Amino acid sequence: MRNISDIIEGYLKGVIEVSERDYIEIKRNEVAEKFQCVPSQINYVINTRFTADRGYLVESKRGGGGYIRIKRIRHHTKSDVLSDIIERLEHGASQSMAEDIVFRLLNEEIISKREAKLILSASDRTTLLLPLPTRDDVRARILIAMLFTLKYQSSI
Amino acid sequence: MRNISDIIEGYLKGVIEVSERDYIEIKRNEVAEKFQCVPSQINYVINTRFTADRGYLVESKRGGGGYIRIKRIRHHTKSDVLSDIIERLEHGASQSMAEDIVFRLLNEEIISKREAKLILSASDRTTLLLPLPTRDDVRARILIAMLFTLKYQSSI
DNA sequence: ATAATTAAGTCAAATATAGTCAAAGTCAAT
DNA sequence: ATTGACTTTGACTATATTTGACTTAATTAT
Repeated sequence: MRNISDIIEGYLKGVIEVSERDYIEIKRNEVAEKFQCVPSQINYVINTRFTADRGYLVESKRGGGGYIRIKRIRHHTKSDVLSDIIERLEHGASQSMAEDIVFRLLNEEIISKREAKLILSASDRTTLLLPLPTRDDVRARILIAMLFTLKYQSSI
Repeated sequence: MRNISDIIEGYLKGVIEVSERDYIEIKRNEVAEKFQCVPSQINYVINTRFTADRGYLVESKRGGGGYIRIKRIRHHTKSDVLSDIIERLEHGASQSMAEDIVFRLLNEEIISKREAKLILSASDRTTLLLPLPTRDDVRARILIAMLFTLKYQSSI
């Protein structure tokens, strides 16, 4: 039996998928009602699953006519996706950030499953085995170096 | 009368056997309950019987809706070459060692050119930016981790 | 303007899982 | 009887999810 957060995540992604535009607007209370949960659960889902690292941008408005808008960040080229990620890596990278990023790259078909596994294994905390905050800095440099390689790859 | 660990091992393998997919998801507490043992016994069974060396890959999630997922993996055909290299990496790796290894893997067609570049960029001294001898240890661990994932490729 | 109403946001406690580690127990081979 | 490998157990830790009380912001009504 799956948890409700995963179900709501799947639902929202499905709605984005079939949407004409690349964003959707939801009413927090309606979604909470639909899934029989408290409204703040929707915030939880958004904060843990629709992050910038995973390629989403969220905006909202309170009060009458309020909404939560979830936008899938679309770049024109793969190179742009990589630049975007590299930029956000400049200030260190936790393991979960690395995981989100790799999963996103896989999703956008910028890397293969094998490459995803290579990157994840290289940036795993049990691999680096360094004390914080050094570990997060080294991880960030490793990720940046690899993504740079992907970005400026001479075509074979 | 066999011990409980062997019985649980047999049970889990049976479940994998009859499963449609090549992986299963269990709830640690449920299995512990079924066999009347403490939950950590399940970890013991998994750590001793469902290791990568025996051809399994285990993932898990804590919290509500948590699970333990056990997957079957298959060995890469070039597994022996990789084992060989991994063994020789146990005592640290200089950058030139890393380069030699990557070229050998490329030559033996175990990795692609793109993968070669990824591995080299991750293990470069300007990426790691750590003082010796830490740097060579971290490089070795990174290489080992990456080669390990190549060796045990999930069949999914 | 001000108050009332309608939304969304925050945060921490409660709950639900799984992981770690070391002490204690078991058993077969000296 | 002793040793050593393997197993069992449970206290403690780590992490993810769920829930709800309280806060903040925007709009609407007076």
